[in-house]
Amino acid sequence: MPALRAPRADNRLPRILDAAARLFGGQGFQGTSVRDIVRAVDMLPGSLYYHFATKDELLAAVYAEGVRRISARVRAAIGRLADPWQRLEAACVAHLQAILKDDDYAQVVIRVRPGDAPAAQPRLVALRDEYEALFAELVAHLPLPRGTDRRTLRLMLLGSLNWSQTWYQPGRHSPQTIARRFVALLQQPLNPKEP
Amino acid sequence: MPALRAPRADNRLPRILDAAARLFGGQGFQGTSVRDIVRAVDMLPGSLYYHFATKDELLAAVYAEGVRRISARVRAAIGRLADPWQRLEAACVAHLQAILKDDDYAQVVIRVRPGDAPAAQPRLVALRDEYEALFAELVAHLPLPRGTDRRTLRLMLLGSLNWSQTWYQPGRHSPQTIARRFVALLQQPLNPKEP
DNA sequence: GGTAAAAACAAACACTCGTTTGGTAAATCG
DNA sequence: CGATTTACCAAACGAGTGTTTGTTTTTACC
Repeated sequence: MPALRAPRADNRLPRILDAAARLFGGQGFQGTSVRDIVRAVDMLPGSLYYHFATKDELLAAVYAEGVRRISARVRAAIGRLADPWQRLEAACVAHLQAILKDDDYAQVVIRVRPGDAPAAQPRLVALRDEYEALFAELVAHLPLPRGTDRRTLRLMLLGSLNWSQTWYQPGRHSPQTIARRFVALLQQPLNPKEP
Repeated sequence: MPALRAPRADNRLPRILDAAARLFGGQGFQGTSVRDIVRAVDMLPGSLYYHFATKDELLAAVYAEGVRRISARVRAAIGRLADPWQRLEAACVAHLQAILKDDDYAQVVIRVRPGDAPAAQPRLVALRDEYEALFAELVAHLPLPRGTDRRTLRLMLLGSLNWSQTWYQPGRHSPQTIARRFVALLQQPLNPKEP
């Protein structure tokens, strides 16, 4: 059993992760080369493999950190709110803020398809499922008409939120506004037959 | 001005497009190499460049055909339906069936990000906008409460539909069922304060 | 302060990528 | 039939890919 020692202070691992998160989030996993990442932190390509065995493992690390961060944000946003709809709305706002502008790591979780890194795919899927369970619980506590399909409700809400990554433009409506409008559309009765 | 002649009967261009659509839709644009495509039609890599100047141009052709096909499907599904909500639902069902199972070309339109092919990006964006205008019109004709944000409604609906590509599994609920449930959730009043 | 571990460098490896070039068989059409 | 154009083959190009190996510098710890 080899002796263990604390990591060094000049460790560039955090910077590697930050650069990878920013690049993966911006250009995708397959659109980002190992050299793109190490160039951003002024390292040589081979040096990355002291920290990670493969590029897929690097993605797994970024992805896991992304889930950790976005989960923390959402939990903090929910805080001690009591009303189920208020809790859901707060969660959606936090989710959208994270994946649209505030957190590069969180962006990766939404942008990168697990299938892009076959070696890490099962882990990435498990991480995403773990995160979405948070929303499943929020939806589970909503007071809804009998027979409402809560699973479909969750998929619809998260789907519309996540897809906003493809059309969102920083100049226009804020993530907060967008999230609130989505939730409002769900609450409002749109059917003219029973207004 | 050079003489023009009809294409030859043994032209393999259609097969190239089919293979590209299937592969781009399944593994993404950056995840598919030119060699992957030509292998599927038993050609040599260089031969593809008789038909297309670049890989990006090939994507543009597939993408355009995808928009053409999915538009045709949706228009056919709407048919002569009169009721605005019925029209919207029929459009959503057709849209989802196309992008989830029935049409490889349509899958590409949803799966591939225009930014993946910088040289073709403006065209791809224009094509997608053109298609989404179809839904904008459907939403415009819905009888809704005053002040309802129709743009947000369209983005929410299309977003949840498109995102289903990431979690859809052929064995479970059909695209038709999923689409109908999404539309139903929008119509139903979920807010307990005014049931 | 000596030493072992940590964290990088330097240089390559084998391979794949999109693409180009020159030549050739075959189908079309007058 | 003959000329022209279509549609491809054959072979390579240069650049970029993820990764490995051996060596060196720097830090943490006793």
